[in-house]
Amino acid sequence: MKLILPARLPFSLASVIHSHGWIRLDPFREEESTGGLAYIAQLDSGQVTELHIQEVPGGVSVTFDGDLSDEECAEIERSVTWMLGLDQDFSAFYQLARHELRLASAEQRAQGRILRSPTLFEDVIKTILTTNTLWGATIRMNNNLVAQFGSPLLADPPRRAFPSPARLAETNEETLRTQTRLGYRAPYILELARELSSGELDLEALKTAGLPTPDLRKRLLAIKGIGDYAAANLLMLLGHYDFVPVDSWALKMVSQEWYGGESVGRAEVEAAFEPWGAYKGLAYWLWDWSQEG
DNA sequence: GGTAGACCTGGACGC
DNA sequence: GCGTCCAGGTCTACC
Repeated sequence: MKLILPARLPFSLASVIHSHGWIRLDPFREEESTGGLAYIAQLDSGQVTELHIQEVPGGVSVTFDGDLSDEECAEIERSVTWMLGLDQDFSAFYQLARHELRLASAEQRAQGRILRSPTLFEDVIKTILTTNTLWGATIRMNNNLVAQFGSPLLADPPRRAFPSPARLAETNEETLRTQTRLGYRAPYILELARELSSGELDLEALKTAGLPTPDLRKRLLAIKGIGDYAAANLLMLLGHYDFVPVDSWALKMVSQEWYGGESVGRAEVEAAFEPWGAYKGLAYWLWDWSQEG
């Protein structure tokens, strides 16, 4: 089956795919032969299907196997629209970026959209897996989670969807620590899965709650394992760019760019992007560090 | 509000 | 092959 979904222009699927490292985490996959993106989705009905997404004039096409119901197709449409931010509008940011050499090509490249998972649950877990570790370990932990707890794709069972909260809630901390190799993150992820599974917490509601950034940030910081960096990262995924996700790389780049290599802290990074106001996180994200200032 | 130390893994390095 | 050190954010206890 095939769906055609429109995107607000300018749009570039390649820009979304390469917006950050999510494309390298299961169940995402880059389809290099087509320049497209594949994602193994588990629908609300339980059906597992692989979505193949390619850019077409004015938007994207989404193809998938199986004879799915209208309801399932509508769910795929909602998910892909969210994942790629098809309806996001960056015109105000582009207007500001035109006056900054380091961001001048953002509009031409249609940058701004950041690849998201269909659920905030998946993005929160992936974000926790990026903290206090190296990228290689993030990939390993995430892929272990998918391989051990994800529902299999019928046509290719070794490949799996991202595990649901309910499936993760059934496991235990010891398994997550020793077999999935999550280390000290195991209790955080288990607690989150159990809170979602029991209905105690409705994470997905945060996508559409329309909360102001400080309130949204407070809700994210209440999740164990989410600190300043992770909250800023998730706020960006939710379309709020008021905070810079300050990690060791940000400290290094700001130190080199504005402080002659002298050691800097979080305050200096925030200060460097302060002029960008509500877009400071996005300005940091898209900043072209390779350009001469 | 700020700070120190613990948390855990895997890669790099020296022996 | 083994032991040690280090990088990477967040949490908790303490001041």
